[in-house]
Amino acid sequence: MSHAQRLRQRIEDEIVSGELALGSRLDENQLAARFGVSRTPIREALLQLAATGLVQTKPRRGAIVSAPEPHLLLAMFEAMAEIEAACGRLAARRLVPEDAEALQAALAGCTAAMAEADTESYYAENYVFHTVVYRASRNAFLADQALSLHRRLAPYRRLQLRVRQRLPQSLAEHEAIVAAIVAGNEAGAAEALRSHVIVQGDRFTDLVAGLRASNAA
Amino acid sequence: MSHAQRLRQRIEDEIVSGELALGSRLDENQLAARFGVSRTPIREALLQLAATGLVQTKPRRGAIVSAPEPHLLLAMFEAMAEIEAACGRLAARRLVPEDAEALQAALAGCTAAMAEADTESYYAENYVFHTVVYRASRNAFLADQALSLHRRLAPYRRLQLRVRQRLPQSLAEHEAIVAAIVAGNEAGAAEALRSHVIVQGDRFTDLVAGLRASNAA
DNA sequence: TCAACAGCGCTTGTATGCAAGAAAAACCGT
DNA sequence: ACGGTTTTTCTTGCATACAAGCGCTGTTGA
Repeated sequence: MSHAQRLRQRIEDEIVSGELALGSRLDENQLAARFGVSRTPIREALLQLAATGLVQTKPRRGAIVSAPEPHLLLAMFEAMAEIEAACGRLAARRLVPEDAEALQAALAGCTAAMAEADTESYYAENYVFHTVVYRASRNAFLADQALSLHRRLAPYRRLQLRVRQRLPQSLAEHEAIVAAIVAGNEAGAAEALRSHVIVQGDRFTDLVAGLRASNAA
Repeated sequence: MSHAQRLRQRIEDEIVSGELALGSRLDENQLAARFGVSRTPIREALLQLAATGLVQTKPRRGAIVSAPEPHLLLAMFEAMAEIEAACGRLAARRLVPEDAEALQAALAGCTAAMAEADTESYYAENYVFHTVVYRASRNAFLADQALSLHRRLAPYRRLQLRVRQRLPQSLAEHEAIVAAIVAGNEAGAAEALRSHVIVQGDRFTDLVAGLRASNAA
């Protein structure tokens, strides 16, 4: 793989994991020096990230890590909810034993992390769980889109899980999702995933509050 | 706007409109000579198109216009159907008079093009119609995703409309979609759009047949 | 005659150099 | 002293130069 591709992954990981703060500036010279390459592959990496929406570029003013306005963020979560609902619907219709086992295993992972009250670990298991649902849709393109959007929203999801009592609720919702998919209940699976992902009411308030706190830091 | 951005749009348009055939090679030197710029902005444009999936790049082997396998193409249409269904659901829930008027106007445009049996014109009006539905979802992000995917599938949609008797059927489906949205029937609007967009049964056969014909040419 | 290998050429990938534009700092006038 | 303007500097955006793979072709051997 080329330098540019490696750098793209590396920078993407740093954004998703939160090492690079939202809104922070991505200086080409600085990144080039840090990774020991010239500006060219850095530029190529940043342009690709810009095309996927993870960073924003203003002409002649460089790139910053995307920090969408709350209303757009809400729209992104709504879109995520719809896409995950679609994955759930398809998964419920097409479930094969292999995917059923994967779902149960992912659910068990979440349960274990929850039992230890380990937020970081739950965060990781939650990621696995959703990935399994995407794959169970047996639609490679939709699964890809879902995963890409999931990663893009990862920094905010991390904020959300900090809210007290969100973990047990999240786990209960996961159980309902698996139950619906395994039962072949298309509408139920879609609705369970939609309401699991969507951000509204108290959760929206929590999210915005978390954003402000993280911006202030 | 920068050269690279202009070139990206230009090349994207040529792909979407079919001027650049599916699978054709995109030689950097050739494009640079054609547009009178150096390879640098061409590369940047191609990389951005690669990130959105419109072109594929193999390391050390340049870029070609994406020509997905039939099974992936089918998955893309399925994903498109789900996303459009989501737009329709949200539109039915949120419809404002302004969007209602836009929908009726777009429908009238389709009817007019249909009356003149002008495939090219219907193709254009069809694009407008779907765009209006996306916007009526009042979710800027989802609308963006939908539009981007729509453009990516444009070359294949063009093939589809060539099938005899597809135009009147398409128009009838548009009417049902508008009726459901205006009536505030969320489930109905979603289902109408899903079945309008999805490719299955005879339509899948037609699509694959069209692909083969266009590849042979 | 066919297959395999080596050399060559062409293309991509990266580095560097240069110009234009925007932010920041300094200077001048009031 | 403060506001506006100018200049300076720093960054991006493009061009050019260079290096490194991969494919192709020509040749050679069986």
